[in-house]
Amino acid sequence: MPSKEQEVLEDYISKHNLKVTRQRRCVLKAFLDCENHVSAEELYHTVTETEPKIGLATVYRTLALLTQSGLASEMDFGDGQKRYEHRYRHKHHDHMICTECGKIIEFNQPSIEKLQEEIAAENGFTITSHKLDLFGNCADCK
Amino acid sequence: MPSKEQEVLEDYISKHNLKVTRQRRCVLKAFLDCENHVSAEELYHTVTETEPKIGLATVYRTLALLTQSGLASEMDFGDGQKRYEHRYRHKHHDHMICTECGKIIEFNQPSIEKLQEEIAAENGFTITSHKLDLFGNCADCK
DNA sequence: GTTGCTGCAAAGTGTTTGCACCCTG
DNA sequence: CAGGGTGCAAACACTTTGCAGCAAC
Repeated sequence: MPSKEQEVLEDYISKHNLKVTRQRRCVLKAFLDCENHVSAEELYHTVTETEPKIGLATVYRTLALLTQSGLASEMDFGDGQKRYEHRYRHKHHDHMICTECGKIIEFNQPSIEKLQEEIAAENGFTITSHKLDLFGNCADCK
Repeated sequence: MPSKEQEVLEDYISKHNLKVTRQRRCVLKAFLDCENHVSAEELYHTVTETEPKIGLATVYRTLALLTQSGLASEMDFGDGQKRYEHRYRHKHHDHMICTECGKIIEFNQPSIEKLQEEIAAENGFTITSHKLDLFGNCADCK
């Protein structure tokens, strides 16, 4: 039984005259199994376990495809590489990033989002997306 | 008469057994004259006007020095290059970035910061810095 | 005159692209 | 069997580093 995500991807693929390949299935599967906020390199290493001949370029290309089809979002935590987040059944949230151990805590605070809208409106600005990252130390790294 | 920033830099330099050079003075001056959120490349072009032989590497090295001495902060707006912001007499603020024309509106909303602290505390997290970017369209780009 | 600084070019990092061959539809 | 996909290597953009000569203290 295909996962909901697999359906979403294959829908997108057929709507755009693209093709379902073994590699794309593998990358999707690995992406879904991976913890959130994978980098391309990390995902590449996971994928090579089941698909040893795959190229890093294919992983990048497939991640772009996942992003376009709405399954992934690109994140940038300022560590020099893009990270990819599960998007499909993952509501929007913000991040606390522990600069000691790298742990990422996700949170959601509707009152903050409301204030953002207010201040944007005061400036005649229309928000299409936003990004709030808190850097510091988690409970284990004090 | 040296600017306050020049004093800060030269203090830092003498405290660390470093040296004041013509190039460092030039980069600092250009940085202070530049609009906020310069990239290294942009600053390099400005500096070459008064210091044609300077190397890009020196600009990078000096920007690192400005960052360490507290005069600049590194920013990343996800456009693939670091940008540097005046820090010394520039209070903390967040950004609205127009994805159409690139305009950056700075804002400050203390109630948002207060909510951030609350939610961090609930998670046992201590904030050392944060970053809030709103992406969308400014009043001119609707 | 010692030690740090500079300019240059080369190396690094993460990501993208060109191309000949391969595989899906 | 046509057209997109793949792996590989080369190209990229931005940044950092190694080194021989230079300049500040």
